[in-house]
Amino acid sequence: MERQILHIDVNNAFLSWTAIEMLKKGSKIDIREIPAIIGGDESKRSGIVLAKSMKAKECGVKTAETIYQAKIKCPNLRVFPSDYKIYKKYSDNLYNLLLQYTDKIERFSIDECFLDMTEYLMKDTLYNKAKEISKRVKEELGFTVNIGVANNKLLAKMASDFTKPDRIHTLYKEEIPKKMWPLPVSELFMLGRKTVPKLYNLQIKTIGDLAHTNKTLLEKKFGKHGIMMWEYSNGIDNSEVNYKEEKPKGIGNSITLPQNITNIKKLEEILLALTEQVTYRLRRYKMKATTVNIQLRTNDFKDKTHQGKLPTETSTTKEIYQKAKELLSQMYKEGTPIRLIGLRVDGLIDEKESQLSFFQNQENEKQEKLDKVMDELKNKYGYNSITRAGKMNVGNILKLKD
DNA sequence: TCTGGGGTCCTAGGACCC
DNA sequence: TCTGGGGTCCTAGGACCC
Repeated sequence: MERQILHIDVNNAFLSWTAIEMLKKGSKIDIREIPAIIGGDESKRSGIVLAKSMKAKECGVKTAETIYQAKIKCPNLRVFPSDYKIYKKYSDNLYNLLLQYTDKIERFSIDECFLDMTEYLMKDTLYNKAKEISKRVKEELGFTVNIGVANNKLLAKMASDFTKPDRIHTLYKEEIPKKMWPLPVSELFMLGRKTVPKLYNLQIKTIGDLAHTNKTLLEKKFGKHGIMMWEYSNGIDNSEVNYKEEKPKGIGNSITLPQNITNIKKLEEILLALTEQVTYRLRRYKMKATTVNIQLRTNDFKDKTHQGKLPTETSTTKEIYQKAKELLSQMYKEGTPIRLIGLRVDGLIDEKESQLSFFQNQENEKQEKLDKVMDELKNKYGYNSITRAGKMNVGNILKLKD
């Protein structure tokens, strides 16, 4: 039986949600109606565009470009900071509304969902359901969405991207040649800035060109990725709507430093703050890590990563920080200007599945208890109330100017 | 480029074992 | 041993997504 899939995509999510929040607080202007963006902080060297209003888009402002460039295109551009907490709240509101239609919802990102409506609907009523959802979101939550209607996830996602905002598009199999094939190949999901120029060199310019290219040739040139792009261009995608809550496979934090850092002692202080944050999240998931990974970005935007296995799986700040420091000292040459430092833990396993609990030594147990006490204080009084890194917690690093 | 931060997945090459 | 080939595990780097 053919599946019935919806893809819901919030229009200019960060900007719309910020606009609603501002209006609620008594703002006289709706930033959706003026040239505006949600952006990082240029003074902290993170000045990029995260979301833009339609008016800003009309000026040629693009997501992920620098605020500096956006302002050149659009001199009266207003810039507003992002607030993840607000976005999470609106994302949850949307999710809860959608739950009234099906519980087979995959939260693909903070502002995108896939819905598997197969058991509930026949094709001819799916479009009407999309209309109802769109109307209710607008009336009850105050923002607009694009909805893609199709028989698999890839086509639903492509459809929701067609024309914006506040639109519903279908993309059924018979509509592929007319609606999808004329589009530039760069519009296809999973084709990014590195692959598109290579396809152009092969005279593949539209999604239709790609669909009519020999699959074996693409496999030879691009491996697995080649097969995938051929299938996508032909509208083939058998992946399921993954509606079960998934545990993360890795957890990381990284930070672009307000100024370059050139000595290992300073880097270690920041590494401790990052470790506290990462392991706090790890413990909240009730998971342990087997691998630690350090990322350094130099002045010239070259990234280096270094990873290593932990002696045993763990979630303690101390053990992970120890490993992190060890990796850092192996990869860092004193004096090299560092722009960004990041820490990730990988190879995560459930606490429950950890084989360690029976054989744990006393030192381990002591560390786990210490972390637990700290976590409880953070839960109660806020994350920044207590950190071993002292003033060097990640929130404050951004404020530090020395 | 005045160029974020959070992820996932894939690939190539080296080490090691049989 | 001036040495083959396959499997598995690990690491570094890269591509892509929002």
